[in-house]
Amino acid sequence: MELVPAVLHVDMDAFFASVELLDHPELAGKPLIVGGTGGRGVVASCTYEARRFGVRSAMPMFRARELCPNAVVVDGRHARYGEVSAQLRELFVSVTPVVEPIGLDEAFLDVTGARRLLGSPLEIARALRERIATELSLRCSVGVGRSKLIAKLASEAAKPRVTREVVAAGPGIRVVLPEEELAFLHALPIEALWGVGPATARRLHGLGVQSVGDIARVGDAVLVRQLGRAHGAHLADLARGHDPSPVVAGREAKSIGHEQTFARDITEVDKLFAKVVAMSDAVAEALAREGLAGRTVTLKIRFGDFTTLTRSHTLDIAIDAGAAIAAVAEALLEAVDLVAGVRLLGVSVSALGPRDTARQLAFAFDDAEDAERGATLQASWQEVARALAAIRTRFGKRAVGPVSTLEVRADPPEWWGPSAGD
DNA sequence: TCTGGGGTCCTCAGACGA
DNA sequence: TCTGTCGTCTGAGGACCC
Repeated sequence: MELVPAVLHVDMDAFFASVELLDHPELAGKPLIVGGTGGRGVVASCTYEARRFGVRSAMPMFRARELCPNAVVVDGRHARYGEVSAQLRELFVSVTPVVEPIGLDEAFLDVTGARRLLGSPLEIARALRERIATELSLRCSVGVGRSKLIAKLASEAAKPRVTREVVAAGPGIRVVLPEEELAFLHALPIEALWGVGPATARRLHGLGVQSVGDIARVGDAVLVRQLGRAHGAHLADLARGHDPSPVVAGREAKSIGHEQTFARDITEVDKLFAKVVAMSDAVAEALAREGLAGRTVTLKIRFGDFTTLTRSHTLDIAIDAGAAIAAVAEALLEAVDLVAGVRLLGVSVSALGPRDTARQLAFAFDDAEDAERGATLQASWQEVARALAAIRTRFGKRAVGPVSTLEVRADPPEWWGPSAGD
């Protein structure tokens, strides 16, 4: 008999806010909002009591306060959520080794091979939910299906429902059997599909497409024409319930970066260069933690009017030292007209590989006094100098200024990431 | 008081070498 | 030697996700 795959999607309910309630039980029952409390912060997560007032993830904080003036608002504590997330993952791995985390608060589990030992997917989901409640005092919703697509949509259907009047507990677990898949899928709005955001939804609505069933009916050719080859074909597949993507344990990062929105737009060029240096250091630290180095440095700039541009440069060799990253990022910044005022600045490194490939350059910057490494140092600086020359050739001849204004350290981000689906 | 931070993936255009 | 074609790489931007 063919073994039908069994995928669980576990999605924590209001994860960040629930962790705050764990640590501050006196806030239970009150509307609680977690997010950036600065002038330009947004909501990362909120309790269902706050949702009754219309507060949602990713909403500007000032708007959330308008909607729910009595809410308790706290800054996010990413490190703490990371700790709890690690406990969650330990629990997941005790069920199956095939766990694919999505952010801190959700994960796919392939339990196809665990059924003989642990029972049906529904029984596994029940046991898992019970353990999360008793061992971590947290609630979650679990979707069960034969693909990641179906499991993800099923967990959404299992979540609590919030209206102005009442918070209705959801079923907690929703199983979608293979024979129910198409009816379940086709009744959903197009926005429920992974890959349909505001821009795609606008286009599809323009074609009169409202539901996933409409997508299935409209035909591949129309979708490809409207959305491009890859995206159109992918959506057509999803609408037919076809999602072959496997649950992948241990995905590797493709890029590592830092970005920061400033409390006010910055027009002083010196300050921006200092920020770039500080962010490059922060990226270097993150690379070091992961044992990685990268060849491509990307600078991201968002101006006061919210227009955003990126500039990148790819080196011949991988780098991981803060000074090397900063040198490239500064050269990219040199080439941008900054008079409009900068709202956000970001530095990231991609084309990643093991850190060993970058040791020479790291020595060059970190250990310059070591005479034995002199030749290496020379070659490494020559490499960076070549990169800077290439950037100047493309973007302009203004020299990269000395890094003499380093009084600005990388401010820690106010918080990371909304728990958007919670 | 408009709109965070950390990512992934895709498309498209231009450069470049075979 | 010149020209056209094709594949690949790079850079930029857009859309999307949590």
